[in-house]
Amino acid sequence: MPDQRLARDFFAIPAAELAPALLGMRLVRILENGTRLSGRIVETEAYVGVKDRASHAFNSRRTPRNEPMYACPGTAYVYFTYGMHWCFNVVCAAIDIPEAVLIRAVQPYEGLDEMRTLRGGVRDLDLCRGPARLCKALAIDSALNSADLTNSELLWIESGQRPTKIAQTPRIGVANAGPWARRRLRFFEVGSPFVSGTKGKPAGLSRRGLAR
DNA sequence: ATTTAGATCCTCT
DNA sequence: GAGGATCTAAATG
Repeated sequence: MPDQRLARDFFAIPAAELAPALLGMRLVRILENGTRLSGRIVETEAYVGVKDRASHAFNSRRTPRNEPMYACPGTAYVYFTYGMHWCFNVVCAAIDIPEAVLIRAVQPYEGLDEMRTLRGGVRDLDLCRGPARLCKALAIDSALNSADLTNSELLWIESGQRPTKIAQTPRIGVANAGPWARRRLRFFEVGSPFVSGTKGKPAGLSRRGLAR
């Protein structure tokens, strides 16, 4: 059954399993004016709970910001960083188990014109190539934090065609996470030019998993 | 081609 | 008061 919204049980698994499982799925966003935007997920990262030093929920730090991570699987966790960027996560595992998958890149599929407007004239390959870029291209911000992806009218995920090949590397931007910095919890579709760090060339298996 | 700096502000200590 | 799950433009080799 193609193009069907993913239900709660799809998300009720550990982040390390959901992250690769989300590759190929379609992220759908309906704007206030009714415009439908979507893209195929090509890059994800798993944040695997209270033991994960790179996670906002490390050491059971429960704060107003990361509260959505403790909500039920299928909840959106949208956070603000670096003074100007939003990033979008899919909460998973179970209620009160703070695991989540960061969506790092999608391949634009529907609503390209609107995305170009939202992103201000970058080349199409760069529209959604990176966690903050895709949030800007899909108009995802704090208004969608805590949204329930299983019944929201504005944001959800549909089934899609799975990648033929998936690669794993350490996560990006978490160098200070000690041993957790080295865990291979980043997943992407091999060969996709829409993966971050590729400069728009096909993502491969060379060192660090980035195309040279 | 690679490196650096600046933007810019919310969150937690 | 410090630093951040980033991105971009500008400077440098």
